[in-house]
Amino acid sequence: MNISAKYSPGDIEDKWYSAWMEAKIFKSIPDDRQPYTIAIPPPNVTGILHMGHVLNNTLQDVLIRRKRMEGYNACWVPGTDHASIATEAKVVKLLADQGIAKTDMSREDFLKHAFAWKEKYGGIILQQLKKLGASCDWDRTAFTMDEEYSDSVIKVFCDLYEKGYVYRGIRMVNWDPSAQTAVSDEEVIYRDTPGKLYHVRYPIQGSEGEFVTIATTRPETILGDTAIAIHPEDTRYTHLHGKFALVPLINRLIPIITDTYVDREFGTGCLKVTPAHDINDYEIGIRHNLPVIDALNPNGTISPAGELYIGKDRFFVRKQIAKDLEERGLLAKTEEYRHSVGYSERTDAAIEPRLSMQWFLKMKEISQPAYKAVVEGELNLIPDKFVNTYKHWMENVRDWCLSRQLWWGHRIPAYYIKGSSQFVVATHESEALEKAKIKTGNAQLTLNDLQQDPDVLDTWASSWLWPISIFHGLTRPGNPEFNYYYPTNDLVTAPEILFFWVARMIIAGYEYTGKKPFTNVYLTGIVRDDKRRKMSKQLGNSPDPLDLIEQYGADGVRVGMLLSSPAGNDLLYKEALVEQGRNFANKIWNAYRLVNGWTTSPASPSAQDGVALHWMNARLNESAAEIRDHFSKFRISDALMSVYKLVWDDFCNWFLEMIKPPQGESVSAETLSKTVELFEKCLQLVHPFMPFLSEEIWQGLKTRKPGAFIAIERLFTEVAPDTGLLKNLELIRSTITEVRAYWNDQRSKQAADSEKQDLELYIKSENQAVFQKYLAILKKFLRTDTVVFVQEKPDGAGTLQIGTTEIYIPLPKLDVADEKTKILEDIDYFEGFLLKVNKNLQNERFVSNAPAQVIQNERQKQSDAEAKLKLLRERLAEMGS
RNA sequence: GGGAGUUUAGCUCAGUUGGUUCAGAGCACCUGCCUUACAAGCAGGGGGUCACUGGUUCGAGCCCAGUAACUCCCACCA
Repeated sequence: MNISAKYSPGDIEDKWYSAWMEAKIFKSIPDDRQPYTIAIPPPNVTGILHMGHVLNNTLQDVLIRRKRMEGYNACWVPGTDHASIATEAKVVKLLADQGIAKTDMSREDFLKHAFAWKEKYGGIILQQLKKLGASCDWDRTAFTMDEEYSDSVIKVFCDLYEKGYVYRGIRMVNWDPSAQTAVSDEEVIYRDTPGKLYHVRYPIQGSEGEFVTIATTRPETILGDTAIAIHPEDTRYTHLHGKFALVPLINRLIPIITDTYVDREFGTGCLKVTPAHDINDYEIGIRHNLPVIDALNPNGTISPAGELYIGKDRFFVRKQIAKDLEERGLLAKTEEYRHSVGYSERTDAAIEPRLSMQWFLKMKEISQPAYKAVVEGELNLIPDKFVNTYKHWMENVRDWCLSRQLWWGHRIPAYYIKGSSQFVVATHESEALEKAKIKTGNAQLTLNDLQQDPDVLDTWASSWLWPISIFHGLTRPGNPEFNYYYPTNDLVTAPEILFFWVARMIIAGYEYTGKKPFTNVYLTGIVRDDKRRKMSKQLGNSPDPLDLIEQYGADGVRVGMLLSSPAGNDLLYKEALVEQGRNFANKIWNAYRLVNGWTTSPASPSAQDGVALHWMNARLNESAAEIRDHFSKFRISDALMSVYKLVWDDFCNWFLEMIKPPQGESVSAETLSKTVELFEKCLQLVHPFMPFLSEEIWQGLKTRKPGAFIAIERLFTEVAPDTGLLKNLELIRSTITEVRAYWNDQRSKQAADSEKQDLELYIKSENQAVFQKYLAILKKFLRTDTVVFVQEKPDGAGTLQIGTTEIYIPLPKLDVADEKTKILEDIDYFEGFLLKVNKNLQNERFVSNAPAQVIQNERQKQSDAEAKLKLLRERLAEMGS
């Protein structure tokens, strides 16, 4: 068979992915095996694959494939999130491009467009994940706005309301004037922003010509001022206690109050209080019973309550009011000032603290079990440094603003009774009507008397049910699938959404199932470029994963992403990593070419083959145990590196070289079949990382039964390796390496015209038996026929000392001085070493305190060093002076 | 402002309860090789006062204290 010298992944990947799908090997149905379940962090339905997804989903696929091969009933549930703000923004923009304004549409029409959009463009990302090799059970693909999923979201909202956790109230929220919705604290990004600090003079009532000066960055909020605050112990202003001031321009009379919140050091030490537009002012307002004047409209323009500049934008007014103040002599001065300003994560508009009626979830009580679970280790965060972060957040958890002023999402199931301030919360209209009748005592009420809340729920108020609702745990509690798959096992996600999503899933898990939603949370790092910048569209520093897959193969990309990404650490992406992954694929491919190309003979394996096969088998088992250990600790990069070294170094560079027949000769059929078995086992270890390549080679190594795939092969069970054999071969390998180094070094020192000499070895060693046993390997790797055991050094030979073994190598021109220098250096080193060891052993306290094993080791070191020194000194003496 | 974390080779990181010759790996780099599986390769090599200062200990990369630099999370002082 003619196999290409370069592995070309393109066709192979599509071929096997289709074959897997056709054979339905990713499909999971409950059976008597133990389940292993992962719920995908649902990407935004609007999303397209980026490097973060590649990292995240590769990790999940590695875990799920490994467990599948370990014999678990592996189930990876895919799906998408409706992502209310992001999607609505996209649809609004699309419509705007067509000249249609959202404000001109009915809710129903808008949603029609949105669903049409979702059908057309949504879920592209799921198709892209298939390119990566993701072995999801696609039949289970879920969406957070599926009918049944929506039912569970509404049901939970109603239930939380019944339990008294959900309440409606006027609160200061983060208002996005661009999207015209409240956003959660987590969706606000604070950035250091240059601004100005305006010092504004407020006339004091009843004292002509007297002013109190305050400093503010937001002069437009003057229109909403309802007090001036000073620190009660600030002696500079004692005379103002109990007086009143006038708001500049509009001359509203406001009290001068005292409050310890005021920082005497900042600005003038006087603070204007605008309860409607600043969270701290709002709190002061509550303490002092101040009125609230909301001077801004939802879109960020001045409201009628502001009296002046009505309908003008907040940023325009900021400049204008400064001018007008200055004209009236009320602006004492202006300074440049940098301060932190909140921006909307979605629209990047400056966030406006705004009082509005919103729905909230009380968090303190409901989050207790989730707090305990992580702190007590029932649920693990990996790496565990995130436990502290999590604890800190949970201890300071604030109520969750659940409502969003959007249309795309789950509409809040609250129904207001027209003409009254009453409302009911119910899962359906009909239920709402019944409740309303009871509540009002009016049996004549009809649906027309009810008005549903126009707002929708925060996206996270649906995705927090993800691990439960993908198995219909709320709509069909106790159903067999839910019972079988839930709790899920591992969650792989980014630390950025630890609070947004992970913490809330844990809370919902305990509240609604009494169980944790998953056992382990593996927190990945962020994919950055090699300058540590976050990958972003704006910077243009993010490659398109599909291009990379095209160029390097999905397996290459997967390996590249995992080569250097320990849990919780950022991954610094460089194309070289993916290249390395591709090279590894090519390496394995060529091992396949080699083995596949061998002709066989009926002869039984040579002794050398026997040794090689035994040794490789031992190495394989040793390495498999390491890999298992790495997996158990979620050290996925380390597991990959172990596989990498096992295959590349041990299997290719040592084992295959050991059994490779001389050119033109055949290999024993039995050796070949055992080699294929070893290769298959290596491929089993490779498969989770490189599913396509491993499948292709595995299928090519032998004729397989229809429906047989390495993807569903049972991973071999490792046995205890023959450690004696491993140790002996280690001696042989290091001897080969050292002789090669010595020979290369000496050869380069020989005069150019000196005649070429073949390598000959004369060995004097206590380990002669070991060398004897593996003589054939030694000869083969060193390409020499002459290996002789001696007691005396032959003339004209250089000496290579490895431990107490001396290897004499005849050289045409021996550099005695050089060898002597080397000996002297070694003597120096070992003398120093021995001195240290002896000092330890002579130390009373060391001998009495150190554990027996350590002392034993120290004595061993002592005698080893003494033996080596003795030998070195003898050699020095022989050389004369 | 509050909290957490990091600092080991040019880069990215391992280094498990302090104890072998413990200072490691991969990549990068240097040297020599187109040896018919693979130059996307083979063979070999050079790189580090384990951030700094002190302490505990028979013994410290590892434990403690302090210092410095960096990172992240939370809060959001007008």
